[in-house]
Amino acid sequence: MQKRARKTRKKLKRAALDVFTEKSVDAATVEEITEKADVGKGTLYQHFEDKEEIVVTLVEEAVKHLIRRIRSYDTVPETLEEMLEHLLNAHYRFSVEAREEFLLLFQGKLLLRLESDTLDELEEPYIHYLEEIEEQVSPYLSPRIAAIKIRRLACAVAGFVFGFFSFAAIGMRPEEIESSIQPLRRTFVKSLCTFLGR
Amino acid sequence: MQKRARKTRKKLKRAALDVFTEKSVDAATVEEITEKADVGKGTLYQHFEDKEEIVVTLVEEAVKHLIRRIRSYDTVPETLEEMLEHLLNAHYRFSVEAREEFLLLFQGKLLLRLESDTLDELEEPYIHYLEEIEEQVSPYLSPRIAAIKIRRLACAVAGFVFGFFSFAAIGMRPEEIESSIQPLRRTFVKSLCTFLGR
DNA sequence: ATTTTTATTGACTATTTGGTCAGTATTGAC
DNA sequence: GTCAATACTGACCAAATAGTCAATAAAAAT
Repeated sequence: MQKRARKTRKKLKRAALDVFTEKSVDAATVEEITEKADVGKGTLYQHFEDKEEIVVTLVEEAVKHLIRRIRSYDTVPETLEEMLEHLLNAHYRFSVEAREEFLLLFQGKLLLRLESDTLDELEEPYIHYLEEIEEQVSPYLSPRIAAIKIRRLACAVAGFVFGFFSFAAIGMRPEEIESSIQPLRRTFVKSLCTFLGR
Repeated sequence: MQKRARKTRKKLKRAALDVFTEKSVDAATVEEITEKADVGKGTLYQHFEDKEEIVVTLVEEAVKHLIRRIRSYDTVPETLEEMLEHLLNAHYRFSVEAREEFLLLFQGKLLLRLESDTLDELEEPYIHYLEEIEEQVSPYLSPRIAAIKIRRLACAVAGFVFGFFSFAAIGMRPEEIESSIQPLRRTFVKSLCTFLGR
């Protein structure tokens, strides 16, 4: 009985994610979503307060998924270099295996809005993401490193990953990327370490 | 007499650029623009066919400005490395000195849309940008390098620049960036060369 | 089988927003 | 100062879109 409802909610989220990434969150309409989900328009409003809520829900879930990947290692990183490589790998796999969620998170100006001091609902999940990176990396750094510098590192990591992978995704097939990306990632990691002052 | 009109047009473009980058192109409304420009709503339609035209105009101009920077060197690059560093520098300065135009060009999914085969008006200027990078870089490469590989290089360059600089811009002041970015850029350039197979 | 509860629907309304145009203001020429 | 040309205006209209709700269908409980 709730099963049907859960299935419908899932269909709605899937459709919304598709529409949001195909066009953009701002350009997407409710009817596009419900049509793609193959349900009536009113159904969306039974599952979500308004259009904003479905966006927030999807963004929160995507961040949760990305964080889960960041937290699970094949082998525990022992050095900062290894940690950073793990971070980049986690992001890369996320961008390949959960392409739509990746695009949802990093498309548009979500990140840029951090500049403003007022953080509304939509931006909060992204703060979690930044903090997660901070938390993961800080143990590997010598003590007394400025908090703001860690934050900047997080920005650089996320920025590089977003930029490179999203553009790479335009022209490259996942298989092709895997090999060519290796030297890029290595050197990027090295320069990040330099940036951190060691 | 035309002076007033020119001034108004300028005010409109300036206001539109601000609104487009503050929110997003999709989310921006005509009235927000005209209000910010401190003119009547109808005035916008005297200067531009419709909302789309002011977007295209701004994007075209931004690409023109970026290309001008790409084309002007302090010293002519002699090696591929130097050329790539110049490219990155040009983008960096553009992102600092023409922040709004930079954001307009690279915000949202403009770049991702390249995946689709149909290129509408909006995407055309961006193609110019990609071709410009291709044109600048190809002389430094040994002949017979696959055209698609150059294209992918362009994507990687633009992606890295976008990602890194946009995130860096969140937390760093322009002055601070200048020094810390140096090693990152160097190593990125090196790995790009590796990527190109030499 | 009947009743109750839950879920879905899509025609409907309300609101927002793109775009128009008759009227007004400004400018420059004489 | 008067007139013509140009630029601007904002109330207005039309289209698109968000959001509602009484009617309907499906599922669960009896």
